[in-house]
Amino acid sequence: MATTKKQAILETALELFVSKGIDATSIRSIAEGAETAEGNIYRHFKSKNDLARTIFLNCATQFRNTLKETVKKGAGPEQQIEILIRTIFDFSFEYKKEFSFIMIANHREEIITKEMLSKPLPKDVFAEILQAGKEHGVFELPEEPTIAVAWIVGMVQRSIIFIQRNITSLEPEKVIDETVRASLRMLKA
Amino acid sequence: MATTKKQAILETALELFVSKGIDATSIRSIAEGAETAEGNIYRHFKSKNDLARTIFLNCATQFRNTLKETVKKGAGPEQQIEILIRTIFDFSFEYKKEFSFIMIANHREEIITKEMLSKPLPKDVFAEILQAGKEHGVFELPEEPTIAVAWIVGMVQRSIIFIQRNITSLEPEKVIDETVRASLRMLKA
DNA sequence: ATATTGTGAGTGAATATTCGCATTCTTTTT
DNA sequence: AAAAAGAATGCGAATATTCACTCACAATAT
Repeated sequence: MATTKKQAILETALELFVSKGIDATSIRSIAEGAETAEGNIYRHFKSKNDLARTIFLNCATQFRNTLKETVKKGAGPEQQIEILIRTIFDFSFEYKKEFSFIMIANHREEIITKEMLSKPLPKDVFAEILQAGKEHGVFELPEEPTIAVAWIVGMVQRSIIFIQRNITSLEPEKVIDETVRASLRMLKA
Repeated sequence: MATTKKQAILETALELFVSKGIDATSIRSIAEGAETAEGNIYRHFKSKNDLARTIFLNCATQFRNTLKETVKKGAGPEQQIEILIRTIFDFSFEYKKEFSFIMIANHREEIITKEMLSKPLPKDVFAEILQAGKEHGVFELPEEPTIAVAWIVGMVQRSIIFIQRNITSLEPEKVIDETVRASLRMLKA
């Protein structure tokens, strides 16, 4: 249960944004869910978009911190990539709503403003490891290895969608293992 | 230029849906763009969602046909996967709006109804080739190889986003070549 | 003569945001 | 400690706008 009304607003909005979609979620319905008045939402947030941006930043930061925490445990780039991939899957299962919201918001300019892109984001964690792996000669990558972030993130994200929509009949655990193996085959020199 | 009003409505709607977003696009603005009256849109389409579904089906069919056409030219599974990947990139450059709309609509249940999923979709083209490659022993894949479709499609889709948003500094041609190579490293036995 | 295509004012419902006021919490002054 | 002042938080009715969609009618094609 939320400790403050502001927290209740954030939680309800996240819940509704993910389940109904952002546009289809009215301020009124958020107020109802959070058991507060419409006006109170505007006490805490400039606008509906501002509310969405706040939620995105919360979710992205939480996700990035989770990645940064777990990656410390890895010995070399190879092991670290494995950990990162497993952590994305874990996060998407454990924090379903947060992960979904990041995915949804990513395609919306009103939410992902240009200044938002200058802040530290989850993908940066990947970029560092890949760069290090390339320099150590462990990974075989283009001169500019940013594109490998796209490969890994894309693979994992799509795999999660396939699990969520039951498009694959494989067990989630099996999907994770195979995705890790495939990723390393792809990266290794 | 559109030959009929119906065509003009479809073209304008696609244009606006992609540039402004589906929800932010009003029937009125579509009518204005197509130089027709609001009522006339409802003469041709049951509702706004029906219009969006029609557009999606047009785009997805066009995309699938393009894939099916080009894949014929490939000799074996390996070459065919290369062709498929290159064709996705090409299509996303040549038919920007159509490709974007497929990506946008994919996350919307009102548009992608359950019966829509039973129709032949672009991803099925991939599934066939991957299955064949596995049976010929060319590809090393899990028992149930559908997940490899997620890998390839995810990689390519994310790479396209990285190009569109200038996240990578590599030339598009270079990105395509590297993505093809990485994909084959990932799949090959 | 009939069917198709086109029109735009009109309808009712829903929307984000505002505003004046009420309640509760926090700090300062007696 | 009590009281007073001030700030933050909470409230919901009211506003003006926008929306998808309808309908009675007009133009055009068959």
